[in-house]
Amino acid sequence: MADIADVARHVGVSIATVSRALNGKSASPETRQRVLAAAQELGYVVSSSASSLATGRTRNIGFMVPFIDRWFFTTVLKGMEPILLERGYDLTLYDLQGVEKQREIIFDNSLRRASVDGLIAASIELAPNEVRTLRDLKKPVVNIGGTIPGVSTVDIDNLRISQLATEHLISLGHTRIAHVGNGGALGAAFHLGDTRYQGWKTALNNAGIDVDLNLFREADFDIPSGYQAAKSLLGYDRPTAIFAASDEIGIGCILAARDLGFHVPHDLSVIGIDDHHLSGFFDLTTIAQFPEEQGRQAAILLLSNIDEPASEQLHHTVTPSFIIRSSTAKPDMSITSSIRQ
Amino acid sequence: MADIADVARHVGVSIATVSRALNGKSASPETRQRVLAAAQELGYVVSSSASSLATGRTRNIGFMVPFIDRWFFTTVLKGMEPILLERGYDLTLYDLQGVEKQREIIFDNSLRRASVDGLIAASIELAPNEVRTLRDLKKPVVNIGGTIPGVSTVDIDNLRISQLATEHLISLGHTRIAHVGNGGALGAAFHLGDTRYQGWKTALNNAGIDVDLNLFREADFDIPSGYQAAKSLLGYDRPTAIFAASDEIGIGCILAARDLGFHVPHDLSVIGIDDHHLSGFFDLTTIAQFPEEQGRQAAILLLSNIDEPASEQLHHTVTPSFIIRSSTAKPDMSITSSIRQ
DNA sequence: GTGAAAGCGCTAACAG
DNA sequence: CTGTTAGCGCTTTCAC
Repeated sequence: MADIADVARHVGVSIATVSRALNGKSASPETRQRVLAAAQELGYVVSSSASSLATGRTRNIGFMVPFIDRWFFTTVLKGMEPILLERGYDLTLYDLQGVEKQREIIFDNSLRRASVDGLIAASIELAPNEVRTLRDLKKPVVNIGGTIPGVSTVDIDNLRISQLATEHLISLGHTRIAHVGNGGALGAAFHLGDTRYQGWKTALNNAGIDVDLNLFREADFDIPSGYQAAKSLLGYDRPTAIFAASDEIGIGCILAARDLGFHVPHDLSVIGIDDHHLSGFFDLTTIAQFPEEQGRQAAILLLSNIDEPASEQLHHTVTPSFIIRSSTAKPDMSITSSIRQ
Repeated sequence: MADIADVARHVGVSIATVSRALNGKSASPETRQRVLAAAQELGYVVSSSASSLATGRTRNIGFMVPFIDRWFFTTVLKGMEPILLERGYDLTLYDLQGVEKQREIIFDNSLRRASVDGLIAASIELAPNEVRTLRDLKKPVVNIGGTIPGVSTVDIDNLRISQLATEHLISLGHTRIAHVGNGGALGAAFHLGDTRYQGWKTALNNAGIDVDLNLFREADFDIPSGYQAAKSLLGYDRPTAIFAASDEIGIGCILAARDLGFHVPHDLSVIGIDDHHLSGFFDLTTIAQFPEEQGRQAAILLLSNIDEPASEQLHHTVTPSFIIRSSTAKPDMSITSSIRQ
């Protein structure tokens, strides 16, 4: 591999000049041209370790997730990528896969050995000592999906969107509105499941509808779990609508309804949260939370924090939006009344 | 941050001794103890860039995929992780997202600037000049999913498993066997779609069944696409069985059959390839291709190639296995005969 | 605008 | 087993 000295020799200048020319520092236009040409010709590319050692910057950021094999996280990732790429940053992935022990290893090694310039953590509740470690190392962090003291954040207003989802059902005339969710590792992070559950209760209360806890079923944030929960929900005295804590749960509910011979939305309305890539296919009404945009914002925030260490933490809230499809409709009065009597 | 000199000072030895003790080179047991203790106490962790600059090793490997947001690739990734983690390697992700231009950027920059010690590419047909670049850089490469001249490979025998899948249907007594697949970017990589299509034809030929091209429908490797294809397939003179090129396509077929009022497997058998995480939920018979195992093998192969540059290319074939669920059964003779007449 | 020189923090001979 | 001494390839003062 050609190194910087080769380029310098080729052009007939010092290596310092080559370095400056390549990094856009002071250099005459003519010198810069010749350096660039020589670099191109010799196939020179800066050595990342040498450059990192000299500057303290790696041009590499870390992305930490509880599971990479979930729609939300890969979608966040997709949002981050273009902006990292454009700025010349690589991405190293810290996938915990639910193994908490790995977190410790990652903090004690990868992060500390200065292999990244900053960290984006999604759905991970960093411990105070972890936050401290990062601050001591002067590594900016941005967190996606929940609030951590002393850490910049990108998130959505989960309480609000859960209320909105429930209110949508109420406004259609539903009163027997079930909720499925609040389970699993994803539901536990930052009390996401709890918050959406609270949103459901609050919306019902605000509308003067009694909260019937028989209309709540716990489910992990995936299709099979939503399916099981809905199966158990749709027996006698069934609800006319379900607010699912996620689209995957919602899809599970739709499939369960079909299997039981119910027609969506005629016999049952279902609304989810996410705008998962399969939601259009299943015609699921939902509240989109734009994980790609969340990733984009997180990356922008992180990079600006790297360029100029922020004095204070920033908070960016992504605005969700309603996507009305055909899984929600007015309740079928004949059924409702037959149940009521 | 404490550096190696701090540790040396603390213990009262030279920095060379500290380096050796920490890297498991010659050092008296006692010295090693004291060094370890001091490092622990001072919170010392080696600087990756300094270490890389001195050794030429980054302890970082690259993983290149066409799309990270697909089951196959995240599952391969999951298989790689434990073995990388255990060996102290980080993973930097090169997600092409279908943008071919990014490949060039990645090769010209990330790879060349020596930020990884090796590369695992999945479903990516590396060009000859890319292979050459990598060889010149002495960066081992292992490829998953297809053969590239001069590159170690982990794959499965796609022709064989497609035949097996089709033969399963034949052995149940089906003769009107459709195939859905051979489309999209995933199908194009290494002619994957073509190969599975050929397997279908070959199996039919071997069984003396005429290949009816009206029973083939093109579909991308996803659920909606499989659904559309099956919808168009299941009209008049429909097949009694479908060999889907992937489980996602197969799931789409099952959903289409349901929507059309057909019962699986009574009216229609469906078999896929993958053992996708939703296949159990949909009771889809399939041939598992164990992407996790493919990832594991690829990581093992790559790391051993890094430790001792291999003289020759290696090839590891993962053995798939049948997973019989309830989406396949003997054809319903009454229907078959009514069609025949 | 450019060159000389001093590191960045670590590893790897080479002696002893 | 341990210390001394060169670098690894680049960036960045500091003079000129």
